[in-house]
Amino acid sequence: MIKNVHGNTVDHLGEAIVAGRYGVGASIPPEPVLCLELGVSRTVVREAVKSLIAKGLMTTGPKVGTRVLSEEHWNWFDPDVIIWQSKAGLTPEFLRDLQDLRRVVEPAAMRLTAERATAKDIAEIEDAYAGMKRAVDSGGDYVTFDLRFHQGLLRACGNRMLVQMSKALGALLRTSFEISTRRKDGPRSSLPLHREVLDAVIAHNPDRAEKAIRVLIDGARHDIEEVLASRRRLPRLNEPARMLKVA
Amino acid sequence: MIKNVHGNTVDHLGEAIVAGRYGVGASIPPEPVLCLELGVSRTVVREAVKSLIAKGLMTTGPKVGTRVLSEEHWNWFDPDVIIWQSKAGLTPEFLRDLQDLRRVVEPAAMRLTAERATAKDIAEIEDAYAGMKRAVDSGGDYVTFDLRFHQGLLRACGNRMLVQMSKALGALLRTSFEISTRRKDGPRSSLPLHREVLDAVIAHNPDRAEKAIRVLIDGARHDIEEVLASRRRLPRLNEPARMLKVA
DNA sequence: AACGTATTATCGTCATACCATTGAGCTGCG
DNA sequence: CGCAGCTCAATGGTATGACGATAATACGTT
Repeated sequence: MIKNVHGNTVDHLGEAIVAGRYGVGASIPPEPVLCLELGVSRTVVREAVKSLIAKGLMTTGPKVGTRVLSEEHWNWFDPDVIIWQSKAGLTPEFLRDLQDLRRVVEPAAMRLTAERATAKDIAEIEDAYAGMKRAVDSGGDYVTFDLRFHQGLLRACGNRMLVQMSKALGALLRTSFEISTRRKDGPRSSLPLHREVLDAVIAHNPDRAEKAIRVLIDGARHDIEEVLASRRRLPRLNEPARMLKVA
Repeated sequence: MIKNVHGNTVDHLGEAIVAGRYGVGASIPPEPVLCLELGVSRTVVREAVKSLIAKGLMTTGPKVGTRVLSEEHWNWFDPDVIIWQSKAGLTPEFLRDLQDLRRVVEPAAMRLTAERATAKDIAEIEDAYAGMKRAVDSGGDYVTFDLRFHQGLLRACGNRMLVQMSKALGALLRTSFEISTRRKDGPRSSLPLHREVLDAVIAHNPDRAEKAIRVLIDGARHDIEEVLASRRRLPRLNEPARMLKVA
């Protein structure tokens, strides 16, 4: 669990900030106080704060202290920020934003993927698909392969920015898949829909790929809205995949 | 020019990395060496590196040194990363990526903006439009107002992630506008196209807004491709607007 | 030649001291 | 009484030195 002091400190502060423990515009305790609270040296606190500044979460200044910036300043595509938000609780607004984003990005990305996907890309996606099929047939972790399937598709679009987004979308996709998977036979019924997307990509047919992904997204949206309607706040992700955390 | 040691160091290293001075996967000089080269203390070097790590540019480890990560790990939506890339030289690939992104994001965002824009949002955009008109009529900085116009539209979509993207798109938009503006009467002829977008938003008509923005984007794409075809590499932005740099 | 151990380069953490900036409060003059 | 200007102090910014932790490398043993 414990990895290193710096990482833990950044996570601790990042989670606290994203969870709103300090409130936007508020100052967090001065460095010496934080040192005592967290039991680390000032060096660590300062370097952690620098990391958070780099992610757009705060600003500092002599005398003014270290203040939390408003949410519009955060780097919402930073994987860490996404994870912190996921752990803080997936608010309806956050899910709505991500859902919007997914509807904007995935269809367009599928067009690019259909045009540009290489044999290697397709092989990876096929692999993920095989995992999903296996999970349906003989049991297994469907969600993980589902995630891999979609992120593989996004990575294959060949656009660095869209790829970056696929990382950010990871948290939503996982949640989304977990919700959809609860439905009886959800995985089994959505399998052919996934196949259709992949086939369209293999056929290098952008229109077909876009259409196919839209079917999937709309299905997921429906599932999510159903859950959102039933409770005001989703449970935390128990152990969100720490994607891309440097090994 | 000189602001603070930390900021300068981050910029210095960030620019060098993005410009490829070290090469991906390569180690940058050890901390003591960097201290001498940059004439700063180890504290500053370490905090700068931590900032760059937070932006996904590098990893560190005892004995392994500080290594530059591959571009796919970079936080491409970080305003600083975008700025560094702009200063390093706008490569065709970078422009293509951003252009793709623009085509993906702006039309969809315009739909949302048309649905959700508040009176305040619209007032800001009107203000920017007035600036553009003034620039055309009696001379002035057209590009700045053009940028403000588009970013105002993106901000108004009410989605934090898309808003974040508007910051990242800033560099491309500015370049794009500067290129388009070179065309004789470019500004004058595109003014009504901008008006159409704004009117569609005011009318809360998503379809019309999307259509109108597509006309603008396609025009810009044509201009950029023309320039890209004529030279292999665009000149650096002389003094890229340091957007959002904390005051 | 293969494996395990020792070495060592390099980052990670801690502690301390002093500098720089800026907001707030004080002082004194109008 | 009110405002201008000054002083002061709180807080982050920078510098330095020391030691710990880790992992690649080299070496020695089997």
